[in-house]
Amino acid sequence: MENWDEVRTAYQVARAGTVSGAAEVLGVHHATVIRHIDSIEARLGVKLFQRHARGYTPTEAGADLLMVAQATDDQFSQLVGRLKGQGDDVTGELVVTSLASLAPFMAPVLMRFQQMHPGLIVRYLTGDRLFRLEYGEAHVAVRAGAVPNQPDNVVQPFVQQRTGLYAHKDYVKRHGLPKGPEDFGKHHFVGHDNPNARAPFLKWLSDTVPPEAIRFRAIDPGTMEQAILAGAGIGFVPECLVQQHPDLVQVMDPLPDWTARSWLVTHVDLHRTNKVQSFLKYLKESSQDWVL
Amino acid sequence: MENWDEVRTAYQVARAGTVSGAAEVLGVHHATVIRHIDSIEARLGVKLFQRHARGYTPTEAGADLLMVAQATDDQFSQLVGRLKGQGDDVTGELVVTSLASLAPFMAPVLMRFQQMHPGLIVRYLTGDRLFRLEYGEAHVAVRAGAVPNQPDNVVQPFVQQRTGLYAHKDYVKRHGLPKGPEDFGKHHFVGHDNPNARAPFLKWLSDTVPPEAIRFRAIDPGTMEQAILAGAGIGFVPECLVQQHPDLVQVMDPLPDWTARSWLVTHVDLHRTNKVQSFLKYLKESSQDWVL
DNA sequence: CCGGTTATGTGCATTATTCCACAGTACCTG
DNA sequence: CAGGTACTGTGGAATAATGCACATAACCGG
Repeated sequence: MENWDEVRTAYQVARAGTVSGAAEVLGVHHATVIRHIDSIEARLGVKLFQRHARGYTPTEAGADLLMVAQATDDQFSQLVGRLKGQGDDVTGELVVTSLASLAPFMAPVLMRFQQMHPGLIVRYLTGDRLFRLEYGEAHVAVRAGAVPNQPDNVVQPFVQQRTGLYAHKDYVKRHGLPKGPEDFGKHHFVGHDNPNARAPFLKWLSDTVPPEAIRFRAIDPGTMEQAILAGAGIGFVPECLVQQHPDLVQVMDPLPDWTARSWLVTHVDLHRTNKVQSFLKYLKESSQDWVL
Repeated sequence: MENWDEVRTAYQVARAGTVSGAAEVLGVHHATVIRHIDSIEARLGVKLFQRHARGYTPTEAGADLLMVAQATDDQFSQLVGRLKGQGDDVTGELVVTSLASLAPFMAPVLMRFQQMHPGLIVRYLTGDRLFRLEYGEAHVAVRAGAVPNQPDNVVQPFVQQRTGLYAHKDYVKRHGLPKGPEDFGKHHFVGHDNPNARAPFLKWLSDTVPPEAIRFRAIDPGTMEQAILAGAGIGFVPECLVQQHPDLVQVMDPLPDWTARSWLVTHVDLHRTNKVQSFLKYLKESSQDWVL
């Protein structure tokens, strides 16, 4: 059964009993209706209607089609109702992705947002892999670094995570603090294993500090933090974590460039939906209280 | 939801995941598919797919539509199966109409035909009203009189019911038999109340016999027969009934014109269906044995 | 019996739809 | 990194669908 429109036409004819009545309901010319009926009957090889001067009377085949098409019409109507309302209510899945380092902040927000919307299922994806909005893998993404400029992505600025250069007091006790860049070669640094890392402060590190001074290298930010706390050397620690570790000593005043900016990114197709808008609004409100 | 074809297109896109794949399945150009999707999304005001270079990924709305359209596609497929097979098997209703006088012959045939086809429901309509084939009121009609020449009706000759002019022997005892037409005025006749009755022998009666001689008039053929058997006068009795009533005496040799011809009539749309053809075949076979 | 109304059905002009060809982009593979 | 592949997207030509006008037939009411 190809050409569902002809089924719909036949359905209306069976309902109305006349070609003219069906044409009026369908908003087309009655000649069109006649041709649709002729076409579908020819294709099926079955007479759906008996034609007479007072209208079209459904045969048994036509009555059968009427039943099926009636059900179809109902289901389509319900579907339209759901689809139209779908943009308005916050339900189904909400898929959010971010860097793993933001999980301590994001998770409580997501939990409360889920509690505010009982019908909602929250999927919070973190990982090395970049979850792609254009493939429908996520509704909202938190991206760090330069301004994302993918086509079809709606970008707005999110939190800024200040980062400073710190060392554990045990390290300072042993090595002292560098007076200036000229002392960097005589110190131990904790850095990223990948010299091409994208974070601005890591670029600063590889540009400013001699490679041989970076004695401890790791991939995971959490690991680097542990190394610094263990006194392995001087390294970058987010300001928010510094407050939890009073044993950390600031090595030098932070450069503005070190501040990691992050961005809220949504796909243009989903950005205007109420579900995404509600979450973005709540997320931005909540992030006001974050201490970064 | 108008335009069911676009639903079908969207359904195939959701299934295939690509516009090109859907276009191939649908047998249309991929540009057509793109425009259908754009059209239905614009109409609904909801994005059904997220577009990317590798294809179209359904949104939640698109996934919802996929479910509904999947069900619709299944139902339509089943419908087509039923409709195509419908012309071939003998099932559903078989509506037959005839003069009430043929009921003693038709009823046994219909009963046996119903027994031969367990799925069949027989509706045998008799009555004064003319059941109209073109309105779908009956599949097969037995019509008497002149050849029906309605358009869209398929006509074939059926049984001929010979009729003779008889009187009860008690009447003959009292009044004797007319020697010829000149005696008709002195006799009592049983005729139809309507002088314009269509049956040829009734026309002969009103043309040949003076009106005042038709002393007993009725509308129902069965009533007329009862009157003749009661000795009310001379009248027409079908030959088949004469054999059951030995007390009837033939008044004059039957004229060829008196033979009532009957016709099997079907609507052209239904005539070629197996159900109607099977019944016509069985009816014509059975009628060979009828004694009329 | 006879207009008036309501239907279906058909040729022709118009409109909308579809197809075609080509451009552009992302992704994969050697 | 370059070539190949598979996909989307778009402007203009070809085609199919639609609308229109008119003919025709049946029925209804007076």
